[in-house]
Amino acid sequence: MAVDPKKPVRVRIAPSPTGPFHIGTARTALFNWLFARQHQGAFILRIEDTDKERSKGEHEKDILEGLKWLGLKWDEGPVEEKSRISPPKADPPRAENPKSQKFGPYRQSERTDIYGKYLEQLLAEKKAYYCYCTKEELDAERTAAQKAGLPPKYGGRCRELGATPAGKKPQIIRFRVPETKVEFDDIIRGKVSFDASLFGDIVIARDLANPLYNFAVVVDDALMEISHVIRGEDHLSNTPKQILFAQALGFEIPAYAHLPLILNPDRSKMSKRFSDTALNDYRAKGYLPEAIVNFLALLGWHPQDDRELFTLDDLVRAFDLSRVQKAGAAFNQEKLDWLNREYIKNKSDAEIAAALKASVHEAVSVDEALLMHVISAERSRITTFGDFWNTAGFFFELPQYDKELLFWKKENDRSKTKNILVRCAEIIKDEPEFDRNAPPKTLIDLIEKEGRGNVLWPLRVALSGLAASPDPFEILEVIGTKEAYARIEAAIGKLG
RNA sequence: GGCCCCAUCGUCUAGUGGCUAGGACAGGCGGUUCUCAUCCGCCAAACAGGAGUCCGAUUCUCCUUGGGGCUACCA
Repeated sequence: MAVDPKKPVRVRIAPSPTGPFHIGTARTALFNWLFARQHQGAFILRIEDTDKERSKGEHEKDILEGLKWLGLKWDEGPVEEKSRISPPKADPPRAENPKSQKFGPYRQSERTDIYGKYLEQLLAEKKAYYCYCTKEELDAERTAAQKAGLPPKYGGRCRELGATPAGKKPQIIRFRVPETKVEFDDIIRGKVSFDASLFGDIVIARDLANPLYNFAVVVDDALMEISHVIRGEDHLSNTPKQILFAQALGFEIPAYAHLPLILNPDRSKMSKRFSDTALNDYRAKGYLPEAIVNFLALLGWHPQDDRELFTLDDLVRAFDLSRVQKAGAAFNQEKLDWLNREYIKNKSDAEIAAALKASVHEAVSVDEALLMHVISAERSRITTFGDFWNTAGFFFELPQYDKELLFWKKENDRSKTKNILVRCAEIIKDEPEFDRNAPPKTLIDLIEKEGRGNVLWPLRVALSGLAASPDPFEILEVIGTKEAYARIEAAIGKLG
């Protein structure tokens, strides 16, 4: 029903490069991409950079990289020439996998001629007109209307002007809004209707070369033959305006689906005040793209059964746009963390090592073999790759700790603990290496004689410096008996 | 203020005109364990309120309340 079998499915993600790639935009991209894949359609990336002041090349780059990182490739676009990369700094040549992205994005800034043409058409047909009112005049009008409790719409002073009034300059181009109701069928929300007479004549461009968002979108969606506009709910009230423009231009109206917004814990629109909003922040912290994808998919959508874990391929099979929730969804960091742990579980140690190294900004030189051992010891404790270095750092360097930590129970006094550690040191000293599955008999005897906690606790603390860590045998095996001996000696030293 | 959208455990959500309203995360308790994590078992936790329709509403309708979005020469 949502899909006309005769019409190819073509969807787009249309981010504006005025800030870092937003996690909400990433979700919109995901849903679009899934919908395209399900219907053998095309997923298009269009950079909406009509706002020249606020659009930045670095943000565009961030968007492109974010999409690639998530595995959401777009299907068409201009073929990028090398010279197009705006900063002259040449990209480091790297072996690109042949399946990698070969298209650049469409950019609205490169399509101004096209918009100008349609602007002229509307002007010629008297469906749009030049407005000579200054910003100051309009501001005054708006505040007055608002004060009177009326919709803050443009009064239409320049609407019927034949020629340029003497001494005035055209300020903007307005669309002549007809007095009608605009109704459309939203795939997620059902029938939605607006009263266009409340809009006033909408500004569609500063001049022929500078169209505004609402207008450029309509032209692009029509020219790119977008079949389904899937976007955030914040665009719901733009939709009737865009439908009006499309009708005036004789364009076909696409199907619409407005996704619920991602919310802060206080249920306002997600913002930096409560959590990181940039996709890149999560990438930098060491979240896996598959965890992010899975998490985002579950924010506003859910299958009919109780499954929670989905790969991108699973999602292509299971996702259903019409099952998307209407209500906004609060961003839930704990669930993301859980998902990330789940995906880490499925990774091999080698994969974790690779991700770990990638998550570190500065070059960290660690012993490769040691790192692999540490990963196998710590992998069940890691939530993100970023926090690996905090929880597992003690393997590489013993942290400072208080000597009180060495006492298992309060009644275990200094001499008893010290005595046990001295015995441990003696046992370790002559062992060339330690196999946790075959510990020295002398150590087993000691544990049996003194009690597990009495030996294992101080030993573990001596080795890790922490109240919580992997067990001492495991640490012993990873760091080796030589380092272990030194650490136990240090603990004995602390006890005086 | 105006317009529009929304409403099931704390959170993400499943679900039905009649169910002990299900799952997951988080939380609590217990087991395993020297500690933490993992793992296993258990527990607690929701249909916003009021009318109406109906033999019967969490489910359908309306109202209220609450929340959100938009209200730019931003997107």
